[in-house]
Amino acid sequence: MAEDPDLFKALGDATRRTILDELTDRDGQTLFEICGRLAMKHGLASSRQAISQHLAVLEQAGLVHTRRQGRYKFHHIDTSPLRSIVERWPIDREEPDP
Amino acid sequence: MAEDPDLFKALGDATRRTILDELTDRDGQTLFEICGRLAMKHGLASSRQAISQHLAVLEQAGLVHTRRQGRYKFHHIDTSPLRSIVERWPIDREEPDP
DNA sequence: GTTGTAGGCAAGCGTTCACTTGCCTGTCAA
DNA sequence: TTGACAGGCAAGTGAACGCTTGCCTACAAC
Repeated sequence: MAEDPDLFKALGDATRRTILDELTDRDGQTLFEICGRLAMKHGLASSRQAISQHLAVLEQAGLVHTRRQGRYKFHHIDTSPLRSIVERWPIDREEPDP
Repeated sequence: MAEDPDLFKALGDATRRTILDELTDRDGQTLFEICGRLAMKHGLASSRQAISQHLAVLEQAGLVHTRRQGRYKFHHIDTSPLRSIVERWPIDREEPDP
């Protein structure tokens, strides 16, 4: 089996999924960048600490990798863990209308 | 956006993921069949009511469809909702070792 | 050094969630 | 009709989770 509970836990929260959307749109953002853009584009009023905790969960799931540079910490998305999902439950190709 | 929170909520629980594994292995099982086989193969000691509630969540997420026949209710897996995940965050092809 | 910025750590709070318990409905066989 | 079987409904409980609050560390500009 050897499944990864952290992966599904990370995907379980709507704010974390929005963060993945944000990093898909613009990869390598800092914490404050993400906070600002989430408030702008998605109307999310999440605090900095909340986003920070979300990023920690995403990093533990392997969906986000970080890169430190001075006092900045850049966050990069990595979608490869998602492959385990479609490998576990194969998706039927193009289902025709019933 | 139009994401489906129910899908990720359904995938968020380990027992529900095991149920999906079980239905992948043998599709169209009844509630009692699933209970029995989960106890046998996976050592899960979940009660009937617990499994029933899990199946309701999976059905609401569109991952499981049901078919009534007399006093039996057969459960069928449908992995097509999973497609929205890989469409939302495209997966890189075959990452080489760093 | 002092100030401002980027981020981290940890305790507390309220909600959500999985599971149990108990009882009820519907179907089939004897 | 009676009893066994397959499943459903709803309230209650304990744990996990998301978020806040408050304080602290590290780096950079003045």
